[in-house]
Amino acid sequence: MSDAYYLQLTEHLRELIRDPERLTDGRLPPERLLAERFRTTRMTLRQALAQLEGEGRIHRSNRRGWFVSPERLLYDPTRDAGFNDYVRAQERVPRTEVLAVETRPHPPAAQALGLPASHAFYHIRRRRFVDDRAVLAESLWVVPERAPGLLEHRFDHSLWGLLRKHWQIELAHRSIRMMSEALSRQDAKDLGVTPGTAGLGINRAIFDGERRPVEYDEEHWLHDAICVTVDI
Amino acid sequence: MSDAYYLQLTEHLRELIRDPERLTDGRLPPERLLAERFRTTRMTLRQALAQLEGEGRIHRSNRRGWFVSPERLLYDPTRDAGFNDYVRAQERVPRTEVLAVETRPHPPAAQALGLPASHAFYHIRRRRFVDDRAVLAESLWVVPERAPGLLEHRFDHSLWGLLRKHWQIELAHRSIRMMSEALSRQDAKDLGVTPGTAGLGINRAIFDGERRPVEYDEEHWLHDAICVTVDI
DNA sequence: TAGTGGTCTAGACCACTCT
DNA sequence: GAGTGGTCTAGACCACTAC
Repeated sequence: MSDAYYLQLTEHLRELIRDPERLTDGRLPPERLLAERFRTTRMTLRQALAQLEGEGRIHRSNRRGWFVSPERLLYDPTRDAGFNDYVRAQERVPRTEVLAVETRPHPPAAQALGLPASHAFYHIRRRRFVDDRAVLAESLWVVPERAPGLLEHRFDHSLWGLLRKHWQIELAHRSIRMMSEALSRQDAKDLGVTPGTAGLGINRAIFDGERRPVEYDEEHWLHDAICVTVDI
Repeated sequence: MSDAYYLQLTEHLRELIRDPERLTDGRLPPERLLAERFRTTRMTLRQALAQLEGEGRIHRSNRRGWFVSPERLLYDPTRDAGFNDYVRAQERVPRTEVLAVETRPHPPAAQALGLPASHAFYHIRRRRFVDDRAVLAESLWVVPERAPGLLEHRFDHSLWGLLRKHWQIELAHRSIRMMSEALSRQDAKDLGVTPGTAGLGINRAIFDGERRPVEYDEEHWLHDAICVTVDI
């Protein structure tokens, strides 16, 4: 193996992060220290870190340091289990923060739902945590005609639960899209990561039993935080 | 905006790649030339390129250069439409190369299908192209008992079509997983990209109407090549 | 204020592709 | 052989976090 040195470094680092005991709170030593230990420069060391980051083994929190990534959360976007439920079912601790609630038009949502671009929506933006790590920034746009008065509720639990309970809406048809992406400035900021961090975007357009548009949502996940599952 | 310079560069580059006329064959000018034009160093310029690569706007082919990425292919892994069919339906040109055909055990496939780790499979490895760009490296492991003699066929078309036609197998139950990843050395080599390039991994375990295991496959896509869709 | 990652410079040589 | 990206050096200063 006449490998690039940074690829050899990834092997050393892989060993380092294998034993959680050798790290405090899953935190890696500072870049400068690692670079010195492996007799290289920070730039080269950072290539190795970036490689492991791409593999989903480590991640960084803004300017705080590098951390070992926990196991991926399993997530099935075709089911309407609430976030809190499926996170707890995997013995992890969920938490939700509501960042904004407002009423206004949003052309992408309108297009996905087959409504005129000027149509107004209830817009809810949330940040969601697993074991105290912010892993998901999401925005939901609900058709106000389907759920009048929605904004008077609280949104730290399942939105679909609310719709079912108070407006007897059954979510019949779903059109889902998923793609890799780079997190936007705003999403990165909300999740406390560097802008441009790799993400996985999931969006859904949802209709009721009579094919009427109900809701459109966009989820932006840290790329190493989930494994999407679908069973047919 | 007191942005980092490399983020300003991405804006200039975005403009550059907006008009296909300004580029020959969708190819960007060499890094050294761009660095000079924007009065910066190659390292900084490469940060900007990496950012756009993460967004899926450009990609690189080994040591040949940077290219504007074409539109993403829409792909629904829950359907059993063949690759050739859905690529053509999107007015693109599909092509398949068979890289290897053999019989041997593969513990991950065995585990996914609920078989003993030593169970042997027909293994087929292929590389698939869209418009002459290699975008997918895939491996399939078929349970030999379900399709005896399979390896005497050709594999440049739909495997599922073969199974249906010659062995009357209906693919009833599918368990699908998707996650972002870094392409392995082998996958990167087969796709002609730098090892560690961002990818999207999709794997499926497939069972027949009587819940008997039929096939397991792993797909490794270039991350910017697809948008996964699911309709329920 | 100290410590961390984030950005940036100005080069160098290597490995591979294309012709 | 020329041209391209891939890797690497040895520094520097900036911006944000945590204390």
